[in-house]
Amino acid sequence: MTMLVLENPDLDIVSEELKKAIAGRKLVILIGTCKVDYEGRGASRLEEGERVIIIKQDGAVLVHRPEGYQPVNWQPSLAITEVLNKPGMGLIIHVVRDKPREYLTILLSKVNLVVIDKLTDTGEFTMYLDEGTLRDIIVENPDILEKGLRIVGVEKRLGDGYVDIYGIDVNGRPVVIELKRSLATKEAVLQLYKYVKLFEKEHGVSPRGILVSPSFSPSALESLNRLGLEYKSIDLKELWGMVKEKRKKHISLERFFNKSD
Amino acid sequence: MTMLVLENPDLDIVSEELKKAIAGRKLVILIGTCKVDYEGRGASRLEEGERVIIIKQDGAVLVHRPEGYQPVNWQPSLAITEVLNKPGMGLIIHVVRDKPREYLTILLSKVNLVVIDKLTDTGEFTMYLDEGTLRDIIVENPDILEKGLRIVGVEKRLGDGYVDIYGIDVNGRPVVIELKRSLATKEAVLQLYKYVKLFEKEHGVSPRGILVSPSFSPSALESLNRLGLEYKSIDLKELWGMVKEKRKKHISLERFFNKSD
DNA sequence: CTATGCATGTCGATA
DNA sequence: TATCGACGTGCATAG
Repeated sequence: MTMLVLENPDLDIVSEELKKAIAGRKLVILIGTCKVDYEGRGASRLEEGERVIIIKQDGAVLVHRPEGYQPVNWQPSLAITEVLNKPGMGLIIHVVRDKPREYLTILLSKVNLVVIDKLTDTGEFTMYLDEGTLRDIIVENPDILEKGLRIVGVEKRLGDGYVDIYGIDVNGRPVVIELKRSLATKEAVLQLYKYVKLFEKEHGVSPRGILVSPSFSPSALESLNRLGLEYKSIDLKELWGMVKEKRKKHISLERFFNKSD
Repeated sequence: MTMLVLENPDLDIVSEELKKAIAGRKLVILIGTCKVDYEGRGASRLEEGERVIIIKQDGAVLVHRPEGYQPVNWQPSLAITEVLNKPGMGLIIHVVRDKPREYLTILLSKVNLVVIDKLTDTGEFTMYLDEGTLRDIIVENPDILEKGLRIVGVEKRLGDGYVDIYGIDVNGRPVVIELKRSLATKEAVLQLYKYVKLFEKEHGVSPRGILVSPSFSPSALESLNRLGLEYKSIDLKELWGMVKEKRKKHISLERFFNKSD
């Protein structure tokens, strides 16, 4: 066990340990009183208060206030951190990032706690109900959308984008489908419309356009109507049940469709 | 000093302290080995590994892996947390959120460290270079964009959106201005184009359209050219200097313009 | 309360 | 490397 825990340490000791920790790519958690300045794409100033500062093993830096989901200041993984001890002033943690050039400066006047540790985390992370899974389910069960629909392809390039799904309906007419995992807005309708028009231009046939989502904003419904497009509401919970079924059977047609056409 | 720090504590002690901490709206930091399940708008599974778990004073919960800027799982401030100790299985932290209904379940098999503390953070946070500030500066100094430009209004409703700024140029021709604080892409151009067309339809006069941003993607420049729109590059650093000037003088014309027209 | 657009958005995939 | 679109986006504000 290599974990180091220091309560109310002197700033010069913190300084020394921080330098070692950063060099050794360890995880650092600090609780202390600080001011924070940021300048880059934006610019901000945070006046003195007690916060939690985390320096991650890949160099990401987070400054968290005692409330709220989001960090008040941060720098992502590519950042380079430097520690300076200014006697009398406090401890400065300077984080620099290239592209875009950004600076984060944390001035610690008091440190209540330092934790330095090396964490091992190889556990796999899986998102189940992302757009990909949703697409799989529909591809495997096109009847969810409408009876007799035959899926022809997924993620097909059209113009400068990709159509989520396209197929042919029971009357032989092409169908272009746009998927939204969450609320479909006007933007999604325009996306679909773009593909419908592009399809028309490329193939000389006007396809049906269907927007598929669990919910639709009023402006989306209005746009759909005005542009002569269709929509289909789906229930994610219900589909999630299907995922579990499919996962048991270890069936996935996604790759098959991606490769066969 | 009320900070509690426990290294390698028994899970039943952690359980007890967590319950007290949550009831007392304290900040909790845990380092330990856990699995995490999430179900709500999406659904995810995170297999076992060492992570940092933070429960904030307002109930926000973050699960951080040792790398990366973002939490791997989380629940925002409105969440309600419950702690269960299942002897033999581990410690379960169950976080529930309403609207949307979401569940986060953390199963801790080992805890290396618990920190419980009450933080005081009243320091003010100020963002300087957000879009609002940028707009203020341009409204107060329209010559930045071009000589003789007169600002007529900001955030004016047009169709179903808002034009950032509009004004009248030295020749009396209306000007519609779209602001981007960072890289302007094709999307920004389309936004501007939409407003130009809407203005034309509403007022029967074709306005100039200017996209203002510190930088432009090639596709944005191409679109601007194709659609007959203009652009103006600005230097955020330089404007930031102006903000500092203005802040000293406590001048803000934004409200004046918003209210006077 | 819902809809809309911004964000230091971040992140990943693709050309 | 730049561009594009998704995200459990979060978040503030206008209606």
